Amino acid sequence: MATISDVATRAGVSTATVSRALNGKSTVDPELAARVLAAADELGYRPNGPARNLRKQETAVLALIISDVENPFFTAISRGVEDVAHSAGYSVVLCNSDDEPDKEREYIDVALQERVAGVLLSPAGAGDSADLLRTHGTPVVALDRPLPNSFGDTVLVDSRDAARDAALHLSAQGYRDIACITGPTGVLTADDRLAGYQDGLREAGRTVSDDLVRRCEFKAAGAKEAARSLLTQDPRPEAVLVANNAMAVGVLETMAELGLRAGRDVGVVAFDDAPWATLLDPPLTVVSQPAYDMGAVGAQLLLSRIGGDRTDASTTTLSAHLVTRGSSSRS
Amino acid sequence: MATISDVATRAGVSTATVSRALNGKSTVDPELAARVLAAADELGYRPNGPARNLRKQETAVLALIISDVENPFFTAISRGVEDVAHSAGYSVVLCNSDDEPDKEREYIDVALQERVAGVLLSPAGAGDSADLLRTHGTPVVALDRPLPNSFGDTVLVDSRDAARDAALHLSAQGYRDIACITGPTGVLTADDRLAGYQDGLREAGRTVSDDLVRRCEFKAAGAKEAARSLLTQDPRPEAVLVANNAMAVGVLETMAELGLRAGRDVGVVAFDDAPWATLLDPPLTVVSQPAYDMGAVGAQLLLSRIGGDRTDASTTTLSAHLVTRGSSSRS
DNA sequence: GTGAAAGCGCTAACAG
DNA sequence: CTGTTAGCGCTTTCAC
Repeated sequence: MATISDVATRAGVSTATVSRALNGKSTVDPELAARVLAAADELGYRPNGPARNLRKQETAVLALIISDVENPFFTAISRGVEDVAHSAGYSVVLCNSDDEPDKEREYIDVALQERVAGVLLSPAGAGDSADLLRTHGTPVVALDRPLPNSFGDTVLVDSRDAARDAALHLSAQGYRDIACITGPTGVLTADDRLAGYQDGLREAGRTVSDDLVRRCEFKAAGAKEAARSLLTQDPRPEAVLVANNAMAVGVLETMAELGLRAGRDVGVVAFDDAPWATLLDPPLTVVSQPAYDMGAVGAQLLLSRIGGDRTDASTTTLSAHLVTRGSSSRS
Repeated sequence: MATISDVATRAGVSTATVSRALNGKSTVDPELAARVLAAADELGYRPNGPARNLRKQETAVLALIISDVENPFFTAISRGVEDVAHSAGYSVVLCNSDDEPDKEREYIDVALQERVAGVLLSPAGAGDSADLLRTHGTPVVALDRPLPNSFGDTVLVDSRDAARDAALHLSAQGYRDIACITGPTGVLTADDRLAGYQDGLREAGRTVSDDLVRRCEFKAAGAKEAARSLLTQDPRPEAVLVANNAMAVGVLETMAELGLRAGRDVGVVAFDDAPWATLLDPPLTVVSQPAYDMGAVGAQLLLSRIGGDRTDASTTTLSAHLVTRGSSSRS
């Protein structure tokens, strides 16, 4: 593959001139520049990225560490990140931590080694893997969940308020004994949604009971079980707030198996909107989260840090909103 | 950040020894090796990726260029790729081409520049962007759609057979005037699915008519329109084969608007299974594609090419299978 | 088994 | 405005 000196030779100039011409730095005689461009073109020359990165001591690469690309919520985040990164000339390496601290740590290691310009991280748990980044001075933005000992910027969604709204809504629709299926203890979004749910119940003057709460992984399988244990109780809860999209699938499966209809038999509200939510009968009431925006804002913040902005660590909280549909109404 | 010579100094050895010790190449005196390891650890040393890549003239990075991570089909592919790549010590940079040849080309340029070890590409169209890769000798694997002038390995799904099966199935269920909504002309999977649909109709002894075919982008919006134009005809088609998941959402939306029930009023089969397909009433009959496997197999092939296997370009065809559910049955 | 030294391809002083 | 030169951090001959 052609190198810069091949181009230099062919254009009859020095490598420095080629570099300048190609990078548009300082000024180069138009005629020489043209010769350089021509030579580069003829040779199919492409600057060697690693060499340039080594020399400049920086790369135009961001790492995005999320739990799972197959989760539509993270998928939307990653699209937001990619769009912003790409238009700023950055590439994105995608890492699936599966919410395993070890995997997360491993990826952070790789990111450090490759000297990525910055990292967008949706932290798996209470691990300290992000400390590595701090000690190495790599800019970080936390997405969806804050970093344990917070440094760097954070972009969150106001889950708690949204969950509260959802609980109030269910209550206002006349459902009593409202249950909640949320994620594992220690995962902030899971805890927040639970807290919001409790806020809402209290505000509505309803009793708050742990018997109506289930926790499991943020996946369909666990939620399916949880829903079964919840909905086969006597008396059966009248409604349920589900903490994410994948879980909602599990809950709705259980309901179908038990012959329970959303809305009429059990009021349902789930976090995360999806294209198919309106196709259900009745359509699913959801808490819509601004996932794409979260990615885009996060990438923006990261890029400005990389650009050298030395402001204090910020926390941006985006708000989610309730989208009312048939599954949360008896009629 | 600590460099290799910092480690060397601290361990009282040469940089060569550090390199050897850390990479387990040739043999190093155990005692020295231990000193090196200790020194590296104390310094929090991490080899500089770009420097190593430059020196070795190779990187442990793969590029994955797909049309859109937000499409669950590609999402599954990307997960397959990532899992395989990661366990082989490779990272993956993710690129969304949005099926725009220009964007695809741009990403290929970046890949070349960064000297990625190989590229997994789901080609946007008839563009020649992949020629760049060939001339530069970068290994490529085509995913889901073949490269225009085929070189490198290809992993496909047998869409045509699957579409044929789907059409036969609809016919066997007693639907006449079976329609098809597929993707843009020139996109092989779109054309294949149409051809398979036609195969099936012929085989079932039904007439094949262009009036029952609609083409649009592989997205919900276009399919929604297309379905409307199809289902407001008189006489109305009795069934429809939909060429992907996103489109199915559009079609089902239109059906809901028109008060048409899947199965009873219009038989529906769509490509791509989804967790929510069973939640619909009636559940959606689908052609399930092995997307994850496609990614995994593709990554495997690419890695073995990178490893130096010089076999001829291969084509692997995975098969899709029909999953029969309520939307393709009148009862 | 270990060290010295060259050099991967590029950019950025520094002279001219 | 252009060329010479040094050197980014690493691996890899080549001697010893």
